[in-house]
Amino acid sequence: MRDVNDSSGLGLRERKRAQTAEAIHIAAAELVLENGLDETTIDAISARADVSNRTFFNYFPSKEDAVLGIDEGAVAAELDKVHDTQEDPLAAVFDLIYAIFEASGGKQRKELSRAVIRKHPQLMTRQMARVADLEDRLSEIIAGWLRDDERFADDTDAERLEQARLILGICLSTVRISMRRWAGHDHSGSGAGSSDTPDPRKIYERAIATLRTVMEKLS
Amino acid sequence: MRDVNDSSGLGLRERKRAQTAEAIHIAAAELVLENGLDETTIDAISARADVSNRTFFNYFPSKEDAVLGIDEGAVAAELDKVHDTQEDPLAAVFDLIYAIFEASGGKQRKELSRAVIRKHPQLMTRQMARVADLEDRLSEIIAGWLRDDERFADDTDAERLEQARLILGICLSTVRISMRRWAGHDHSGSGAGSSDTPDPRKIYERAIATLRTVMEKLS
DNA sequence: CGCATTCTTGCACTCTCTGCAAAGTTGCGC
DNA sequence: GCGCAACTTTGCAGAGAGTGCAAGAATGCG
Repeated sequence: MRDVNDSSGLGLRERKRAQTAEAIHIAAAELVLENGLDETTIDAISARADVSNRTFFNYFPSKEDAVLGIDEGAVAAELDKVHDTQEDPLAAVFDLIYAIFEASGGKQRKELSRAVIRKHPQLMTRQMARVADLEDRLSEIIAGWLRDDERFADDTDAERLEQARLILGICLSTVRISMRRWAGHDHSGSGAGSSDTPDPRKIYERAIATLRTVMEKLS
Repeated sequence: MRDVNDSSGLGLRERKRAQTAEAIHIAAAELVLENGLDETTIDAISARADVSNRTFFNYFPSKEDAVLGIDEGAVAAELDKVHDTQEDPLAAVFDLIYAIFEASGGKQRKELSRAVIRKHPQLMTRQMARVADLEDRLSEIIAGWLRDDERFADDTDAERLEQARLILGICLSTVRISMRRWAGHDHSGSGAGSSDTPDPRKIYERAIATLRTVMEKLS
């Protein structure tokens, strides 16, 4: 998909393509904020982004993807630079999910997406389901990590794979719920107003802390 | 989905309605098994079930629901008979999910659904997403249980709700992965073929055991 | 039997999404 | 600059999902 011949930086083509994608995403998010998810048609998004209906589908496979600004290529690229050795599997899985999510994102995007997700939490579930499509690939990566972990050393490959799936699922749930909190967190408060958008890393740290708390209480 | 053969006290109308739902479900599942999920159209399902396209939508809101034979009414009914006091939150949540799943299910249904899920694991994710739609209601129920649990006694209501959401998510992931195993388990063995379908309860017991194992290893 | 309720169905319609082919752009070597 | 190759945009045609409506059929109950 990516062109390999970069003589100096990015060509006009790639820049234009990125611009169009951004325009469609912004249009989609704004319209959904104004009118709601179901009330926003792809025709309307295309019109605001000044492209044809057909071109919309050249950039995003669905309305939801456009609203969230998901860049399939960036996600795939992220998967290819996964590191081999990892200390704590749980932390590593969170890092992985974090990387995938951050893969598609500018700055403006995030504020918009946050507002959109606050208005339509179902999108978050959808987002997770998307990651779940990568379940097989991700699980194998995680299972590979587990092989190097003494606590899973006695298991068979099949057992490790199943446990990897479970760990992935658990981490995804944790992230989703934390994101929900993030989206729902009202930052129009009175306090010092500097950077009131939470640092994404903080969200993940908090997520992993919550998970550990719950796991301890339940064991 | 109500048992078609259970005519106790039900009028002809209700029996016929159950029969039609069953017929549509069977037709959908069989066609998907034969031709695949995307290749099966609602028109084809309707034709095999001998109803009109329009009638299909009187029974199921989507193709996926028909394939899985989901009975929205039965699920809702199940939610209403949730017990108050519960011993172990984790076990209780599994019981709850179990009840919801079993709510829609005849006997024949299960063998079919199993084969279908084996062929199209995405349906399982979809199934879980459906339960996730009940997240708010379920989470509140679970949060109520947590209030009676000493380990969560010091938390605020908001904290308990968030942890309830997380617990629900974790249990759902666990169930999904166990179901995957269940669907994938090859039962074409040599022995007598009657009841080699694993007992659903066993699946849940195994699921909860797997979860505990992983949680212990990760703490 | 007759009336109210419910179920089925056809019809028309919107919306998502895909394939195809024609026309326009861009990049690059010459 | 020229022209070719690659890429992009767009319109068009069409399948498929899903909904609202209203006419007509089946059912149940008094």
